[in-house]
Amino acid sequence: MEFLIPSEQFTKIKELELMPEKALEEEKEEEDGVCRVKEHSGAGELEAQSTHGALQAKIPEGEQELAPATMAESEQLILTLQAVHVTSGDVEPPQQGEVQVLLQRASGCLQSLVWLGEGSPPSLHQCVAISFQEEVYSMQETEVMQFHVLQESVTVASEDSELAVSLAESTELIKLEKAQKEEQLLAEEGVSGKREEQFFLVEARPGDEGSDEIVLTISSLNMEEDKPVPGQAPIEKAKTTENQKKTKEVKQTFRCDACMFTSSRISSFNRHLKTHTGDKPHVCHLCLKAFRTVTLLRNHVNTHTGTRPYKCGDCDMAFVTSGELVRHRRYKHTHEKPFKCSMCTYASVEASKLKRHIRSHTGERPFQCPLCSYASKDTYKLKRHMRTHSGEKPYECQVCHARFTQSGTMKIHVLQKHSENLPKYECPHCAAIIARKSDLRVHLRNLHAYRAAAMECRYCPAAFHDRYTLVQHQKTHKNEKRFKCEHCGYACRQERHMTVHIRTHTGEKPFACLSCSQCFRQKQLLNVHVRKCHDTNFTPTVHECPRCGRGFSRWSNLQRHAEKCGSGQEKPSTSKKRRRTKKRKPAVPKTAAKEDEAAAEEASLISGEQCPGGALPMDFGAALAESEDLDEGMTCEMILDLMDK
DNA sequence: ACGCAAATCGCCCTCTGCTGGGCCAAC
DNA sequence: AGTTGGCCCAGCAGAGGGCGATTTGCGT
Repeated sequence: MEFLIPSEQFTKIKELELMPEKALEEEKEEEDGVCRVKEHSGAGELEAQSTHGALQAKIPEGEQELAPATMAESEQLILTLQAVHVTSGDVEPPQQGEVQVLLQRASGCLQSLVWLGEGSPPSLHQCVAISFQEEVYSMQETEVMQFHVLQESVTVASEDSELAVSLAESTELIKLEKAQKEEQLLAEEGVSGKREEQFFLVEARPGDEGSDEIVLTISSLNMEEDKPVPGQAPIEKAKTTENQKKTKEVKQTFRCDACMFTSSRISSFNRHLKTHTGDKPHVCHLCLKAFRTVTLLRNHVNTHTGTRPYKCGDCDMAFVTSGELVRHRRYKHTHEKPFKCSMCTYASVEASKLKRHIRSHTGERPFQCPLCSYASKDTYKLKRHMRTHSGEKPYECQVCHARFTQSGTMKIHVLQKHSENLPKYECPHCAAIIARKSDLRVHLRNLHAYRAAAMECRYCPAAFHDRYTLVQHQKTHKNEKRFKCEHCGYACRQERHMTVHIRTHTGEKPFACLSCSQCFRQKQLLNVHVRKCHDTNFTPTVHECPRCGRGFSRWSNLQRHAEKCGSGQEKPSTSKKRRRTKKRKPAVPKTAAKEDEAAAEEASLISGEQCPGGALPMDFGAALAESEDLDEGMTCEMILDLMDK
């Protein structure tokens, strides 16, 4: 199918691997080096490697992307592009340095490919024509592909142009740069095809109206076999452009009907067929397990006998096959990692590991949980995940028999619960000791992480960008007498204390006695007054000097007397002579405690601690004068003592 | 067809990090 | 007594290492 759109220049895109949604038969044909797209069976994914070894992309089923591609504006210019996955719903205008391609399909066939690229280089045309093999893509109705222009002005090697000779005279084919590291390329592509590379071929030819037309063809190019292999019959011929020469070569391919396997050798093909028939004539005499080949049986028997002919020279390990030894040595000794990720610094010993790693870039999750929406990137994670549905807990602690879904969880459990040498993690900022590294991380995040919005101290205007410093700062306010009287040197911790204190300056006396209309600044003073003057049951406590027998109404007076008398009287915890006119409430945990606290706080208001000089303010009030026990010279302790009565 | 080596598949493992519930002490 | 926040803990997923077993390409 071709859509020819006039263009001044031609464009070519290298297509490294395509994975159609449906299994396609491999139909390789050669026509002047142009082959049909090779289709690979597998997990329905496409992973590709740019020719410059710098890019790769994948094409999941149903949302194909063009692989990192190379586009040439002319013979002397190749633009190296990176495919960017977009869905039809989130197409955005291309940015500078991006080229956007719209692919449309109708009736399963690719209908058009259009550059939408506003950000494309000025010399690029807005539209190109394309010729795809219809069965190559299983596309969405409309797909947009975006490419980052990563490289341009790459001069095409002169010898590459020879490849275009066999095309139509007006057709120009530019061979893309060969893969820099074929092994890596193959690993990332997941293909094993030797030198066969697949391209978007671009052909330019005179259009009907004098301007050039360009045609893109997804094709495979066999770089080794410039000449056809004699004696092989063609299976199918390439259909690239009608202007191409129809030089068809003969090449026989044996195709498996049961799977996608093909082989050019009958022997390989026959051997492959045995994988489907289940024909396993070679039986292990030790375990009766059957194998297809003698080699497989021999390797198997070696596992019984312990015969491992390939011994590692650097350790005690030995292996059945040489390949295993090579791999082992790479893992353990040489650390050679030939499979390198082109997107990051990751490198691996095995191609399959690189393939798995690439999924962390692409986000591909081929393994779908049948019971929930979870999908994993490899089979083991899915299997592990399935335990969350089955409830299986295969790992048991040998000490307490607790069971766990993962071995690592059990290991941590044993370490934390049954080990004496617990690892501890110390916070570098506050010396906190935390058992788990992950919890230390949480600690650091919660307490020591910098926060852009400064947090204000609740007591002062100070602000801090981390919670730890804030909390430490706020603790400094804990015993601080933050409330300072502006009329004298008095200071206190609570605002309500200051309120009462201020009355000593204003003369305000809001507490009036209902019996005699006498007013007081503090409720406690009113209570003392009421008990003393209006309560008929009131009996004052008498503190008696044990030496001379003299009685005192206040404990402090007795103390003062005792210093002179020399008795050294200690304050009794509960004076037997003390008589309470009112029993205290039992110590109810909350309310009583709070009332006591309130009383204590009010009392503390006039305690020596808060009253400068340890004495009450001079104008303590006439109420004191009215009382036999109260006077303006009373110390705080005296009043406390009085209140206790 | 055989045999070797490379490629590939598959499984299991460890390490790591995040999350949420329970517990507890401070507020 | 209720709230808040830190710590402990198990659950769970991401990423990667390692190796056994099988399949495939290809020389003989």
